[in-house]
Amino acid sequence: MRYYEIALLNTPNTFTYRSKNRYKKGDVVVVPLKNREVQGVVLKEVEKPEFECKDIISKIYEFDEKYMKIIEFISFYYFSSIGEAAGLFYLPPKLPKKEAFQSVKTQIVLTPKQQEAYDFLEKNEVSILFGDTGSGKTEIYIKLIEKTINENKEALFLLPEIAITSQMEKRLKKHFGENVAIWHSKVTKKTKEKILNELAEGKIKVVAGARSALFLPYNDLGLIIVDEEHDDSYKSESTPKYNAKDLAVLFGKTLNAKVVLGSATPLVSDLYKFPHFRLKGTYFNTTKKRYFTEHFDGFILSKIEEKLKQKKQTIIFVPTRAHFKYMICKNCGEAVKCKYCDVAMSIHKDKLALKCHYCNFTSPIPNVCPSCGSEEFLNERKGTSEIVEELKELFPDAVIEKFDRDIVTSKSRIDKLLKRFANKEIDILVGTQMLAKGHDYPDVALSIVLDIDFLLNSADYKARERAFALARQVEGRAGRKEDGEVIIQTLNPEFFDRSYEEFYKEEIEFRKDLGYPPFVRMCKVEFSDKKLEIAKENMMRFVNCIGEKEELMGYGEAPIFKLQNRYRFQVLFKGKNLHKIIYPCIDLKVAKADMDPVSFI
DNA sequence: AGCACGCCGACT
DNA sequence: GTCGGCGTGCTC
Repeated sequence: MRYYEIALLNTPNTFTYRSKNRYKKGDVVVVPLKNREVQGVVLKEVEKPEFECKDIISKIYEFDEKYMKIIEFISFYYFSSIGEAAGLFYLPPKLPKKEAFQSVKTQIVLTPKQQEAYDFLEKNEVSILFGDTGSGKTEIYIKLIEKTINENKEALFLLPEIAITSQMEKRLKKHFGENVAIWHSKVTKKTKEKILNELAEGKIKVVAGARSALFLPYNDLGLIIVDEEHDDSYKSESTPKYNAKDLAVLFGKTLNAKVVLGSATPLVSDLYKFPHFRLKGTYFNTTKKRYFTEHFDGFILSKIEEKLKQKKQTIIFVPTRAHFKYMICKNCGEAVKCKYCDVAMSIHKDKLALKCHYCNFTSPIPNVCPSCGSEEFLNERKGTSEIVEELKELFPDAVIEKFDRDIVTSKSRIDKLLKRFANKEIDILVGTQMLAKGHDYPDVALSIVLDIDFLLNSADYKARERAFALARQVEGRAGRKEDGEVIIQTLNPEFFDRSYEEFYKEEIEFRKDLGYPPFVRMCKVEFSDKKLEIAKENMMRFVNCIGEKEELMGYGEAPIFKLQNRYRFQVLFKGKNLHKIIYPCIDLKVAKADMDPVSFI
């Protein structure tokens, strides 16, 4: 009888099972666990243990050496178990019966500049397509996909979840027909099974999908495109907290696939690390005028009025959803906070409620301050709903709609709203970050960015690049096909009124001086418990083990101290070899590590 | 996933 | 006291 250490998929622990058969590392087997059957990856053969072992039921798949290398990297780099890393991958169905190879031919003819970009991306293993909104990146992607298919390889087109909209699907299907599959979290189980089958059969050659599409069982992946590569939603916020954009580079290297990162505003760190091709201006050679203003004032309103008169459309970006971010007592200055989270609750007038944007706890709007009993409140910072209401009063004849997480709850609702906008049934669209993302937004005459200083001033080393990129992305929505105008509400016009290259030059110096990525890595280690003392003790044990190291930036209460009824403490690191420092001290039962964090709350 | 265990509030 | 709700931890 042989004994094997097996990492159960999606669990932190390994278990020992026995069998008469010989298995090797990477074999995926079915094993009994309590009264059900689960899957696990064989790690190695071990000595007969003290305890009783159950028998391995069957072998269903094997990860080859390349994939095991990737799984081990994910496990090591993101401080997760092999089972959690392997659990990310989708397994193929059993009967792979390959269809005959068919070549494709698209009708696309690249412009000389696009061809130059194509040639550049062709000759580099990993590179960035740094192209302005509307500069014609998609045609280049399609040509790269065409070439990949004709080499009888598969192409993966990654997009942020929110950007997976019908338009990109339509464009890809127009060129590659039934060879295209769309993959994201909202695709039904049945459709997912169908895609897995067709992928195994060799019928599907192009997958356009969200970050999880990276883990599909490709036969021979030849190309990975990461569009909107700057987008934070490539980072998973559940264990393992991987970044699909960074992993795409690893997959490319390990599986011998070309990697293209595309964006109008590439991350400073990526622009530093990888070669890029600059695709400037818009395809239609339009011009864009940029204005700055300190307040949401008459200038903005007169511009909106002007566009309404010309029957042209406006989009307004607001960093806050709901009505106002906070309800603050005029007397004692306390914000009304969520009872489960240390977070001020947001006002939702339509539901006559306060809502916590972190745990969704809802409570009625109080008449008196819960802290001091005073009856007078101040409302802090305007949100999407408040702006919509104010504009409706000012422009009663205009059609004004809201576009944020409260409205956009499903893909069909996004599609419907954007279709109406495209048909010019909506004059003004007011929205949050979502407005800046994706491809499906039609051309508008005026883009307005409100209150961006709120983003710029948030306490996080990425705040500057996020604010700059967001302003540029919202700007990009105007003037793609016709000349457009942009208004940015800020007290820092000089920060925004420059090219991305100028911003990059300053930012990279800033990061170098202060020692931030890409010159170092960062890691956040979190300790949380419903009992404050336990969370704190766990953190202190860890901090004491680390000792005095220059990589240890600080530790203490998390910026949101209480979340979903749990107290949170965190330890922050930056440095060149964080794994070497953290691994000897971390107890993964009580600590959650977040490598290359995008959120510091 | 499902089941046992234990902590804490409501009450025969 | 005890009953039971539910959050937490364990399953080789």
